[in-house]
Order: sequence, then C-alpha cells, then structure tokens
Amino acid sequence: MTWTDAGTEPVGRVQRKRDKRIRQILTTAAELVGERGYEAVSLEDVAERLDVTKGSLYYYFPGKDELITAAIETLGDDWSSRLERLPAGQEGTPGQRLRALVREHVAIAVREYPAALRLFLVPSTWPDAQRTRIKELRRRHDRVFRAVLEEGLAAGDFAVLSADATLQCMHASMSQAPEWCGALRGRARERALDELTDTLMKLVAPG
Amino acid sequence: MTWTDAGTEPVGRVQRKRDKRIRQILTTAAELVGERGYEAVSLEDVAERLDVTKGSLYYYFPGKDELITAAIETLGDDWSSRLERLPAGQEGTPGQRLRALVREHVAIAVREYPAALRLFLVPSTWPDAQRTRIKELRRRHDRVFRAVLEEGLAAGDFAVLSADATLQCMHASMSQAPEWCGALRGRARERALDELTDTLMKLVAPG
DNA sequence: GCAAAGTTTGACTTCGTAGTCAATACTTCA
DNA sequence: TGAAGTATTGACTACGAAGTCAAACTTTGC
Repeated sequence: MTWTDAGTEPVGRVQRKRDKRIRQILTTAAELVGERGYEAVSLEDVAERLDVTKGSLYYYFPGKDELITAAIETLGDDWSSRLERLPAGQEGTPGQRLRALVREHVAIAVREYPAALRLFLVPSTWPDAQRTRIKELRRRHDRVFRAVLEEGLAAGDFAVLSADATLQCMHASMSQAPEWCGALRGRARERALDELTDTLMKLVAPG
Repeated sequence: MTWTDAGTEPVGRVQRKRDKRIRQILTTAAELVGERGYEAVSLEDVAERLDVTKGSLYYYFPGKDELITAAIETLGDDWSSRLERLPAGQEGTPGQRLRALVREHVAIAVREYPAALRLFLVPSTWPDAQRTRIKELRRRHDRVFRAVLEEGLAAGDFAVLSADATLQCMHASMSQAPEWCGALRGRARERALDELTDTLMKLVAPG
C-alpha cells in the first residue's frame, strides 16, 4: 500500500497530524468491521462514528477495500509485534512461557482488540484482498506460539500428537475468547481467562 | 416460522413436492451463506445456483431474512438431531464415547456442512434474527457434549479445570476444522481429523 | 494578514440488491 | 382435454451504499 507513504522526507507537523487522523480512521473502521463484518459496515457508518462525512474518508483512502485492508494491516501489525516482543523478555521454563503467552494473548484480545479478533476466525468469508492479509497475520501469530511450543517439545517439557493440530486448537480457542468473556468484567473476566489458559495448557501436557 | 407449515392436513404429492423444493432452496442458501456470509449473498446468487430466478424464491419465502433463518433452522435441526442420536447408541467408557462424538462431529462438519459450520463461529456478526437461532443451535450441540463430559467426570475418567472452558475450546476447535482440513482429501483428511480428535481428548485427560 | 496548502462538506451519480406483481407456463386430476 | 391449482418469469420500483467533485472551510507558514 502506497497512498499513505510519504516517501522519505522529514516528517513535519502536518504529516504527523495526517498520520494521526489516518490512525483514528483505521481504528474506528477496524472496530466497526470487527463488530459487524465487512459487508455490513458502510463508510457512512465509519464516518458517523468519527463525526465527519463519508467524503472525508475518500480524501485519505481510494476506497472501502483499501481502507479496510489498511485497517487490518495496521492493527494487525501492532498486535503481532507486541506478541513477538513478549517471549523474548521472558524467563522460566517453556511451560511458564507458553502459559504467559497464551494468557497475555487472550487478555490483549479481550481488552483491546475484542472486535478485531473476529478477523481471524473465518478467513474464507472475507473478500480476497482482506483474506490474504488475515492469513498472513495469522501465520505471524502462529510463528510466535510455535517457537515456544517447539522449545518445550525439545526440552521434553511438552508432549503433543501433532504440533499443527495443537496450535490450531489453541488458536481457535483464543480467537473465541472475546465471544465468551467479552460480556464479563473485572474479576469474573480474569477468572474466565485464567481457566481458558489453564485448559489450553493441558493440550501440551506430557504423559 | 409458519409460512412453511401446512397445518395438519394429509400430505399429498403436491405438498411433498413443495417441501422438497423448499429443502433445495434452504440447502443452497445455507451453502452460499456459509461460504460468503449473510450480507455478501444475494437472493439472485441463491436463485442462480438453483437455476431459477429470484422471484421464485419469494413465492416460498416472504424475504431474505426469513429464508436464511429457515435455512439455519432446518439444517441446524438435522445436524443437531443427528448429533443427539449418536451417544445414545454408543457403548464403552465415557472416554471412548466422547472421542467418537468429537470424531463424528468434525467428520460430519467437514464432509457435509463445511460451510454451514461457519455459522457458529461469530454469532455477534450476524443480524439479530439469525444470531438468536445460531446461539440456540450452539447451545443444543453443547448439551450433547456436556452430557458425556459430565458422565466422564462423575466416573473419574476425566479431569477438567472448568467444564465451560473445556467445552468452549472443543467447540471452537471443531468449528475451525473445515477451515484447516477442508482442502485435504482422502486419507490425509482422515489423519488430520484423527489428530484433531486426539488432541482435543487431552483437554479432558485426568492427572 | 494573507496566500497556499490541507481538509471537510454535501449534493450528486451510479450501481447492486431487496422486494413486488401481472403475465405466463407447467401440473394435476376430474 | 380443459379448468383449477401451482410454480416461474421478467420487468418493475425503492432504497441504500459506493464513489465523485467543486465549493467552502481550516490551518500553516511567510
């Protein structure tokens, strides 16, 4: 995507303001699309939530497709890199690290990307452009989990029948988290996420 | 829904033919909606796949909403009752029965309702009318699994931290099955489904 | 303060899809 | 065979959402 790139010139106040506006738009769009799905969201809906009119969005993006694709990309990028940074700084056994990773992943999902998570669930129902991005994004998340999983397997701390199947189950379950816990608040939610995490850890339990 | 009910009169050839046509329509609609999602499917798409024109669908259904709702209901009913019949006829330990249930569920899903399964994944993105049905449907499936799970827990064959979390993980993972294995054929697919089943059985493993 | 650049607006066109309906074709059965 | 009942068609309207754009408004830098 190139219509948001400003090239390599120094970034001045104007550009920063523009970037900020673009981020607002992308965040709002991702929110809405996560809530209702691609087709059910109109640019008028997005504009309304931003207190502007539709035409304004076309000033920043050539069309709906590009806007939504950019939203998936940007938010997905944030989320992925956050996830990728996690295991690096962690200490302890692979078991402790995997647990922390799962726990943090669902926490982020439920707290900050409740809607966006739905992006991952059914790639095949998305239009082509978005489907591709979503699959990439998913692969990237998978990689983080797979690394820790394989470490644990090598160390003999984990045992699985199939790394693929295990990761698929984890991924599917984590993606559903906002759907179950989204309505809960406070301690109830934390407890639900703890239970989910511990339940998923059984998937890699040895013996 | 009452526009398909014929009351209690004896069902003649004409009525049977009508019912058959309605089933064709519902099956086709469910297929398409499963593939692309509610909003992305037009009644013209459905009509085209049936080699008729849109107007014909309005002869049987008052509108898109009712058609899709009926499709979810009918196919969901078939599937649910099939699932409900399974554990009754089974022998063996709860472990064997749960495994059979999971295995059969994913097999049915991937083989016969590959698209329809997506219905379950993200209820919140559906229009109200459908969302309600989908949640009901899901509750019904849950009940079947929960019964066997609780039996196993009572017998001491299973151990879980939280029955809810366990069922959620199973459900989420099974729902995703068509997304992973849909492309596989023959033995490769069977093997993938076996791995998935065995992986999920770890969720209830004691110890 | 003012000109240029950046941003927003609202009225506009275009297009696809839901839904309607009178006319037509097909089925059934007396 | 033909009349009544059943199913299908295709042309129609209504409407909402995508996308366009000249004009108006706001911000920035001199």
